[in-house]
Parts: sequence; C-alpha cells; structure tokens
Amino acid sequence: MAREPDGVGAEAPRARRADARRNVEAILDAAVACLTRDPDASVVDIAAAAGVGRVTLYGHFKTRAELIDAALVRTLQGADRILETTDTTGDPAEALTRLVASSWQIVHQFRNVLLAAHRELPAERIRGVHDRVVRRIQSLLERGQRGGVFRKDLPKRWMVTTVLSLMHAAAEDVAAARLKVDQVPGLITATLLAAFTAPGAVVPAPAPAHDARSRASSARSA
Amino acid sequence: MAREPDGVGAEAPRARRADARRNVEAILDAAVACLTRDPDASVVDIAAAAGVGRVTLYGHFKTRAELIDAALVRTLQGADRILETTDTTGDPAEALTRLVASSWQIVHQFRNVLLAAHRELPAERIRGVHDRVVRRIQSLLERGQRGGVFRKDLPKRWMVTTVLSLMHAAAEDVAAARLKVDQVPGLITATLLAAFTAPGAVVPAPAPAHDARSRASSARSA
DNA sequence: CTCATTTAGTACAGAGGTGTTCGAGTTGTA
DNA sequence: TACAACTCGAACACCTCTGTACTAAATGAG
Repeated sequence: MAREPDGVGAEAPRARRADARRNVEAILDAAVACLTRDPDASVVDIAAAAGVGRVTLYGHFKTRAELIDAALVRTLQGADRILETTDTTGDPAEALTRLVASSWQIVHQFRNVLLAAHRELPAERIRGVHDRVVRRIQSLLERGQRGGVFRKDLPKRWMVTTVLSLMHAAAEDVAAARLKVDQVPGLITATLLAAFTAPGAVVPAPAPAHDARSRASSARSA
Repeated sequence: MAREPDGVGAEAPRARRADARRNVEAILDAAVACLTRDPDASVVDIAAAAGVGRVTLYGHFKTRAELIDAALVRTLQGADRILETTDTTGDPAEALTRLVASSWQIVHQFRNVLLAAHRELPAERIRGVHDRVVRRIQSLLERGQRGGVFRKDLPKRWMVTTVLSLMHAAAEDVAAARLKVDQVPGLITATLLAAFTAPGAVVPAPAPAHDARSRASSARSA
C-alpha cells in the first residue's frame, strides 16, 4: 500500500514524522555499512553507527532479523535499480556481458550483507528478495535460447544458478586476494558464454567488453 | 554412525587408555553429525551427541574452534580418501565427469560442516585444508589443457574456483529443493565441459555418466 | 591387583547479545 | 503554542554460549 513516487516502495507508513523517517534511513544506511564490514555486526554497532540510541532502533525494527531483512531489501532494490539501466537488448551474448559487468559490482560490494542475511533469515526469504534480479537474468537467458545463442538442454533455473554462483565465487576469490577486481568480469563472461554453448556448437569469442554498459532505455516512471 | 549416545561403553582395542581415544573419535563423529544438522551446533550439543560430558570434551579440545577444525580436517581427509580411489586417468573430459560425480557427493553431504568452519575459522585455514582436493582438481585440469581438451585462456585458479563453485551452488539448490540430487552431477558436468571449451572450438557432448567412477589408477596405500 | 588416567557432574565466572521498560527531555507538526 | 510523536539513556531481565575448578567415581594398563 505504499505508493511512493520514488519507485522504491519500502513499507514506509506515511503518518510518520520527518525525523523518524530520517532516522530509519540513517539506520538502514548504517546497517548496510556495518554488515558490509562485519556480517555479525550487532544491533549496538548499527545503532551507534546510525547515530541513534539502541532503543530508537528497536522502535523502528522489532527484531534484529527485521532490521537485516530491511537492509537486504534496500540493497536488492538498489541493485535492481542499477540493473534496470543496463541494456539487455541486442545480441544476447553481449547483453549477458553487460549484465554481468553491472551485477558483479553489486555482488562484490554487498556480499557480506547477503552473508548476514543468510545467517539470520530463512533461505526462501532470501530467494524471494532476489526474485526481480533472478527474473532479469532468466529472461535474458530465455531470449538467448530462443535466438539460438544459448543452449536449451539445461534447466533455466540451473543456468541462473550458474550465473549467480560464478559471481559470488569470484567475489569470494577477490576477497581472498586470489583474483583482481578488474579481471573478474572478463573471466565470468568468458566462462559463462562457453558454458551456455550447446554441445556440438562452436564457442563464440568473448565480446571486446567495450565500455558501453549502460544505455538506459530511457527511464520511465518507476 | 559409529557411536551412538549411549553412556559409557566398554571396549578397548587400542593402547594408551583406549578410553580416551575412543571418546575423541566419538566426539569427532558427533561433531560432524551435529554440524551437518546445524552449523551453529554448540559444544553442549556435540558433547551430548557424543555421549560424553562437556568437560571431557574440553579435555580433548581446548576450544570450540579447535574442535571444529578437527572435524573439518577429518571430513576433508575422508573426502580425499574417496577422491583417491577415483580414476582420473584417460580422457580428461571423462575423468572430470568422474571426479565431479565423486566430489559432489561429499560437497553435498558435508556442506554444513564447511559452513560451520567458515564461521569459526579464518579463511586461509579453510583454504589450507582444501589444499589436497584443490590440487587434485587442478592437476586434472592441467592435464586436460596440455592434451588440448580444456581451454588455456583462463587462469587455473579460476577454473578450479568454477568447479568448486558449481558444486557448492548445486548443493545449495538441492537443499532448497530446486534441484533433485540425481540430476546434479549431469548438470555440473555438462556445464563445466562447455565452460572449459576454448572459444572457436566445438563443445563436446557430455559423457554418458555410467557408474564406473572408481578404478583406482595406481595402487598406493589405502 | 593397584594406581594413574580419565570421566561425570555440578557449580561458577564471565562475556555478549537481545529485547523491554520507564521517565524525562526534544522536536516536528497542526 | 500545544500536543503528540519521537528520542534518549540507563537499567533490567533473560538468554546462550564459552571455558574453568573441584570432587568423587570408573576404568584401563601394567
């Protein structure tokens, strides 16, 4: 029921005072920041980082889980907003390259938030929050399948899993200093394009990865 | 499965107060079992499951971390023992198929133990424990590269990461009931074989995945 | 058989976290 | 201005977990 002109409809009841709303925002910002630093950050840490009292925080979020859920939702909404400006039209292989380039940034940046969510929230909730992102990937993959660019002998779900899995694994490797950030998108793309080639077909050469990664399809409302 | 919570047993085949030795084994078994069920299992749970007092457990493992480390090592040793009996000779693609089939079982079964370890132990320790397994995969990949079966344009580390990552992701999906156990090895293999095909080359058809997964190549100790 | 090892059980000490209550002060909004 | 919404800080209650100390009993090994 939250009709927000800002597109990003968090469940923000409108009867709240301005300072309350401001604090909620500060708390969510702090939550994302703290959890990014330490997935086990306590409510105390987050409240302090937000510059509010712990009790105030509990006034807005009944439990720690609820807070983390909200932080996760906010993160995923930001991600979706970025993916929204990524051009997924044209050649599916090149589109996948662009999509990976954009997604990877987000996955890498917020991996610890996701980790925190994994520890606090039920798995299906996390999956649910990812729904929009998953659907974006899936629809691109389907388009590629229809166009004969991607193989059709693997379940769509598995292909999506593959995409997400490689991005997360790369994030892990970067965190462990086994990979450098710059090389990651190229590796993921090169791997995925081959992985999604049908047996009997020729693996395409990876796209040159030129910089045109966003060509916003003229943002409409949201 | 060796020891059940049973109170005090009465058997002593070994030297050095078989009493103690047996308890250590029971504790490790219980640790693996408990952590498999719940990665956050406490020392209390594990001691109870092992049928020993909590204090006894602390007599053998100074801290919880040390216990989890030992459980992890034991798990990985078991894994390595299984992989040791897996035939990694012959056509690299088929060998990879066999290796995946064997590894997948282990990854799937003990994913929660690994998760527990991730929460308690430093990342490099975990990497260290995986060393032998990683090296097995890597040497197979290298052999495939030399034989012209696998592409050479990706870092070896990344290829290993890809293998592990897909197995873990599949384990996740199975746990979430999005995939069935039986179809997983086929999916992973089909994905990997394509992923490791060089651009410009033709993706091979996946091997029929018949059951011959162990045929110990060269007799070593066992 | 005898003794050192090992165990169980209980109790204690401490740390850290979550969530609540309360009264009093502040600040937005009407 | 007046009132309700909001915040603050501290204290409180409660929980779970880790790790240690002590004593009395059992059990294996020589």
